[in-house]
Amino acid sequence: MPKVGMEPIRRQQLINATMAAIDEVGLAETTVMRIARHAGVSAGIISHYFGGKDGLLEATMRQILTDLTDAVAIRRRTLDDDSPRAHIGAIIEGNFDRTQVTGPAAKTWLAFWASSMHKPMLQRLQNVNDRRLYTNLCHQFKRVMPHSEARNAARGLAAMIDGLWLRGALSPEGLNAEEARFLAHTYLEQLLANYDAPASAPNTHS
Amino acid sequence: MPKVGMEPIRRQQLINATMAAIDEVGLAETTVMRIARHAGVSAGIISHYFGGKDGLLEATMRQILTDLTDAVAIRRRTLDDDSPRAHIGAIIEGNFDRTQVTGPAAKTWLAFWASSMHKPMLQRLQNVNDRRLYTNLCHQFKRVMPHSEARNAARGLAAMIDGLWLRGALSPEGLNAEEARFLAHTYLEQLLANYDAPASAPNTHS
Amino acid sequence: MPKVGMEPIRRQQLINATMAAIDEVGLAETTVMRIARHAGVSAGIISHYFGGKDGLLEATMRQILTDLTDAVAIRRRTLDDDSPRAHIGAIIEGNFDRTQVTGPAAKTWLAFWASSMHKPMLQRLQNVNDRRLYTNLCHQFKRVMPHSEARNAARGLAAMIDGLWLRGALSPEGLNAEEARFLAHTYLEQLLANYDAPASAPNTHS
Amino acid sequence: MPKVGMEPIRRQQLINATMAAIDEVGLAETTVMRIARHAGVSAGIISHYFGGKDGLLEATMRQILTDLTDAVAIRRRTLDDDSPRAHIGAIIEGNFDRTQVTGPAAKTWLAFWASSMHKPMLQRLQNVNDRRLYTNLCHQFKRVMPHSEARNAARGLAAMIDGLWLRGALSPEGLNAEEARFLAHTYLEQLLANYDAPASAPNTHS
DNA sequence: TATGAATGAGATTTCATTCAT
DNA sequence: CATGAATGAAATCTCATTCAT
Repeated sequence: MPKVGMEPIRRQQLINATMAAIDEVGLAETTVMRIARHAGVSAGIISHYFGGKDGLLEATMRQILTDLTDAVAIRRRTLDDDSPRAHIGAIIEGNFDRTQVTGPAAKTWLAFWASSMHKPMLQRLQNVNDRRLYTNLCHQFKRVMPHSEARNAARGLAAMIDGLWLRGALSPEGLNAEEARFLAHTYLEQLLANYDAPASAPNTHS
Repeated sequence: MPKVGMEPIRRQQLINATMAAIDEVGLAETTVMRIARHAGVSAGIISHYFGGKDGLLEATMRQILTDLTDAVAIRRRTLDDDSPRAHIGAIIEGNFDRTQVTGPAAKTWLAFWASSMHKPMLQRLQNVNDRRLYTNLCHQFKRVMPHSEARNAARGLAAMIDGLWLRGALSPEGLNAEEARFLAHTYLEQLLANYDAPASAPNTHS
Repeated sequence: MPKVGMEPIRRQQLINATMAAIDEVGLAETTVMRIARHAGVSAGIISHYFGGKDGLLEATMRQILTDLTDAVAIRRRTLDDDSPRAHIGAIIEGNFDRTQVTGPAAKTWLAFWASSMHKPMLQRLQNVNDRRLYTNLCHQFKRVMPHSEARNAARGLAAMIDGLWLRGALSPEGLNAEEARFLAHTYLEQLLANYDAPASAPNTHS
Repeated sequence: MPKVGMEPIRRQQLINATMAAIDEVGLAETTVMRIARHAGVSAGIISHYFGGKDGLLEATMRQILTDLTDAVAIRRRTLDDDSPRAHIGAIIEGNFDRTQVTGPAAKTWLAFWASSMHKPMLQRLQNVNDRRLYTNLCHQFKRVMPHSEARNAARGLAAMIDGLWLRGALSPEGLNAEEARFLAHTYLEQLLANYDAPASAPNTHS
């Protein structure tokens, strides 16, 4: 039972407990005591490490966004080829990564989405992320089609990804990641169809 | 000041006040007192007419869903032709109807989406609606394509509609309905392209 | 048990309860629950009527200061003669008025004195009052002696009054008002001795 | 960094830090952590050296009273003459000594005054001190006037000293020691005037 | 029908203290 | 000797709901 250097351990523990609590009962019913119980610590320590409940929620959202960014980045760094199709495919794969799709992360994310409409700090995090998805997609589409069409393609694919994700989070059975990826990739092929020789078949990850 | 027959008036007044409050500060900060203030009545009356806060929230969500159903139904009843394209187009139009797209309704809806994950009553309402969108789309797609492909088309278009809607609700500038409709109709044309002579141009309803 | 128009009644009730609580256990140990118990109401109502604990404390201090001002004013309004001695005598009497000298008011006042050093709102109230005492005394002394001496006389008498009051509040037996008045009046006579025919005897007002 | 013999150093360090903290934010907001931060040590150590917060507060008050006693004693030991006027003058001087008049000590003292009303331990310290001031003054006055008048003189001068001190501590500009001493000495001359050849002029010290 | 007075449960936060290292 | 991790009690405030008028 080490008594020093606990800070990073406790912070991670509490962030995980926050996701677990939101997954369990929803953001509205997530109290510091419930989070603390999940983490096996006392409630007071949350203020100690995060300055208060809001600090912990913000840290949790930040973690989720970081995980997403990493999931995308890692796939894009290990691509076989540098084609737009490959990059966009990696973005799709990253967005349906296991980390994101797991119950706790998914519900936490949707909860934050709703909450961010009225909390400036969360809204900022949210917007940075939204914008990055759009910008990345747009950049790749512009390599193969006129700019105005690339913008629409990016908007459409971003909407498709978020829509699949949202419907999955809401459906009682949870998100079917396999199916979601298939639909997203199919849509991507349709978007690229007019400008580029299609890949042999929709590539669902590999 | 008649003392009888106030019920329907008060109920509507309070439902509108609820949306206004959620639009203003979000579901989490929406207290019965704030709703009452918006409606210009006292807080106690909410329990009188709706049995409590939850009853009012449920009634409010029901209202939003009813509005959506009506917006779609009205368009489908007045179609020029009975083609799948026309029906699906009407569904798209209905989903981006002004009632849905207006600030209060949009934010209220997203708030309920998140909330419904952990409130069985809201979840039921939510699911009925989701399923109807999917079923309706599926039915129309099946008229022009194999069943398995129709299912995917329906899933894809439903995701697209919800995704556009979600991203619009979250973006600081609000939903650009014109653009959203254009993207949805464009996607619809792509889905139908292989099975059917395309319409002359994406129809944004105007 | 009337259910309307309770506000002024409850406010007074709670202010009195606050003084009682401070008298009983001191400001530091005065919790809203203790105050509420003294008033025979629930704790939540304090926030309802005063916006919170601080609001109630401020209102209580305001009440004490108002009582003091009134006690002085009433005596000055009913003076037999308009001499400086009479006016200053009335100020002394007012400051050792029963309202001020009673246990609860006295301890509450001292508590606020200490507290006011670090609470701007209380400090403002405190200063207004201090300054009024000094200004009033100074004005009267100036009628019979050179201005520079009048200022010193006013400072001295103000200090004497507060000092007697303070030592009385702190002494285990409480303030002996009779003795305090006698000492203050005696000091007043000494201050006036060089400028004015002394009154026949120190007037303790009986 | 010697590990032994730290006790007296740490104790003094913490007592000074306590006064600094009280001066800064008032007794009510003085937490052990703030004191520890002022002293540059960890909070836990306070319990180690003083048994807890109360022990530290008591030690701090004791220190202040000791400082006052010493300030008076030192002056009385170095008097030119043994007259009552000289002794009482020394008492006045001691009471407006720099140690007492400095911001931290002054505010700390007033805070303890208020606090002592409800803390028996502080009250005892407080009373011992009050009584000593009165007894010393009384003893000297009795050398030149009838006992009953000496008692009143002692009460009056004690009140004057405390009153000047109190008003100084509360005034936004702090205590003007020069002026306070002048007023106290002037009052002393008035008290002695009838029994004793006055000193050539009010003596404000040195 | 409608109000506003009032309650009591619950949530967050602060804080002194203890304890293992 | 000293730290900082951790707890648990207590305090304030908010809020949905009830009830007498």
